[in-house]
Amino acid sequence: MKYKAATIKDIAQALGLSTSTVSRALRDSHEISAATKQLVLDHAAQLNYHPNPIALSLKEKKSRSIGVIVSEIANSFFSQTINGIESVANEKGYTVIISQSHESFEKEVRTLQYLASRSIDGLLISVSSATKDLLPLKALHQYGFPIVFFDRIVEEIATHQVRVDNFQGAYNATTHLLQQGYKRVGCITNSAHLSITRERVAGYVAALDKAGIRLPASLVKYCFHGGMLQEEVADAVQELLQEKKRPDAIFATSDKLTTGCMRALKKAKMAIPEDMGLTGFSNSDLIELLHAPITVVRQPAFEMGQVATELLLQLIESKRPVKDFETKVLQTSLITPS
Amino acid sequence: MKYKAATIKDIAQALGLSTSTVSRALRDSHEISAATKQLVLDHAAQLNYHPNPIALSLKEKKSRSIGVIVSEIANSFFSQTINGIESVANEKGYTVIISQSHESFEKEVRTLQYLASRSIDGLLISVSSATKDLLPLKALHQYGFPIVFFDRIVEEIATHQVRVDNFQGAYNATTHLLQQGYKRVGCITNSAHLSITRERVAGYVAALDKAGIRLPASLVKYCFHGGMLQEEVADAVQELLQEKKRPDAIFATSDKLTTGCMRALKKAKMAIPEDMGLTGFSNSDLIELLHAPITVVRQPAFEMGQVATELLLQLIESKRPVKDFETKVLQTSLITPS
DNA sequence: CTGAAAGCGCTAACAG
DNA sequence: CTGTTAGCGCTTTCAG
Repeated sequence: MKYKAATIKDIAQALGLSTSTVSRALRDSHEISAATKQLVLDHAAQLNYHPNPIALSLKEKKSRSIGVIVSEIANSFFSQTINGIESVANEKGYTVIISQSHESFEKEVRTLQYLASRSIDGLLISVSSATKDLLPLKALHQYGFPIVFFDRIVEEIATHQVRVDNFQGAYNATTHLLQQGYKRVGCITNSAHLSITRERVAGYVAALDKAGIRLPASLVKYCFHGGMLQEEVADAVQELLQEKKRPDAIFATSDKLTTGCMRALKKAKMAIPEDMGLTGFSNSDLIELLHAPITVVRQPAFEMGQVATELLLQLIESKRPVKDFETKVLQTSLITPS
Repeated sequence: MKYKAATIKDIAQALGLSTSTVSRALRDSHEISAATKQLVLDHAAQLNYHPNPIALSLKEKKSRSIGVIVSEIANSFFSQTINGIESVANEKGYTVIISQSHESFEKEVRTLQYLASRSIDGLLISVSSATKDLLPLKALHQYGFPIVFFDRIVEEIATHQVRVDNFQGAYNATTHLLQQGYKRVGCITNSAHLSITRERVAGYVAALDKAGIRLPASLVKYCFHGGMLQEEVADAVQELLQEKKRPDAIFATSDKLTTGCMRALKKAKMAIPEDMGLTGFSNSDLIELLHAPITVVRQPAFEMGQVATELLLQLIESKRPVKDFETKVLQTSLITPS
């Protein structure tokens, strides 16, 4: 399949001008006569001329595109974040290239490598739950490549970060369960080395502490694949149910985990909230339609995407190396069923 | 922010070779001595050399990237389709650039224009519910630009298409409601000029016919924004409820509409399935967790993405203009709550 | 006001 | 086996 798009050369030849004159006329340079400009513009329109962005990129050494790596776009939180990213990026004339790690470290590295090969100007990333080796990311960063972390942060790499107040969100959710009268709140959470896991578990523990409740560490179950595999969540729930002193409620720290718990509890014929309390992080818009309308911690996902993108573009367009990095912390909200 | 990536020139200079020799060595050409190859390869690795894809694109006149336009990635059906697209595209070395029309014609045209400006090699599109003017798409197509339609087809444009058997899916869903004992099945559907709307409504009508049921056309309500605005769906449901002879069940023709109906019915305090039956198209994985576990028509979204991408790449990589276009029709399945 | 020439990074004839 | 040259589409000095 072949089709030939019009180039500056085509216009130049048709009009008996030089390519430089045409180029200047198109960019409305002051050193071109009004007559010539009009001539060029008319002919360009007629040929449906559009500058070749690839040629531009090669010349300018930037592609005006940014990469985004998330674990899964089929996740309300991330798809909402991407909407925020897109809104800012497009407005500033940038294309967004989305990639999914599917919580796989290998896939993440592969994507990273592809993107790193100079076809994008910067990267927004929420690392996968399987990310253990930071070398690939660090290499990119030391290289001077603009990176902004959002949601799942890598603290070891000094750059802008955007996240929510995970500690507070978890604290509120746990406290909410305690206020409902639950005494033994278990926790089902993500891979242990994720920043969000550490922060949310800390918030959960703090809320218990504050209420004067001491629980064994075994009530916190870690899901290495972040709930990508329902089996993993089901196992975690089963383990909780088999504790000597079984918990009476569960706090789940992510979207997939929250719905995963619900699924597992349903299968185990445990009614929510009677047999087991449940609350968790979730940005799904279907929450209010679930069979057990649970309370959830909602993140300002769209805004998060916007803020992260603004920071990234700022990094990309900065003339001199940026030294002062910002950490933006947004607030979560606790949504109770109406 | 600046960082300089290694180029072939850098390697050439460091090794006292010409750029062409280096280029050939890197591509493992047979006309280069083993010694030189090794030298070049080693140095390239040391410099962390990666070919500049932009320069390659300029040369080869193709970017090895494809564009995808859907209404919303925050829609289970589309995010699953995109996973399918990605799996095939990445395997073949293509990058996927995703854009959302948000069911807006203007946004769709803007995106189309951007993509059309030669930075992608082909396009996969499910048109927005607001698409009325086909000119922009037609122009692209006549230009010889590879396009494959999936889900929401534009029949006027002759190219490959991938869709499900919408008629049969709708027929099955409606029949299911009738078998449950419902007599007056209303229908809430998308914008009237979408292919999926026509086909699904036809299936719905056929099922009623087959059962010997005649219902007024007013029982079919069209949502121009495809359920992007909950208000629109709520209005449609209200209108159905205010019909002289109110329907006893609703068939909704898309993901957003199905959950939208559920939301509206809940607000109207109508219980499903007692006060009102409900079934519809949906690929959400949360269906089984909803307060009323409804029966849904599920599409093989992942497979659809795969098939569409294979067809597109075939179109892109074909040497001669393709004349014979295929229409792949996949089957839906009716999922009943367990 | 306009043109010629160089160069962004890479490949591919065409010469040695 | 290796180097020279030209060119992909565009911008930008540098000369008229």
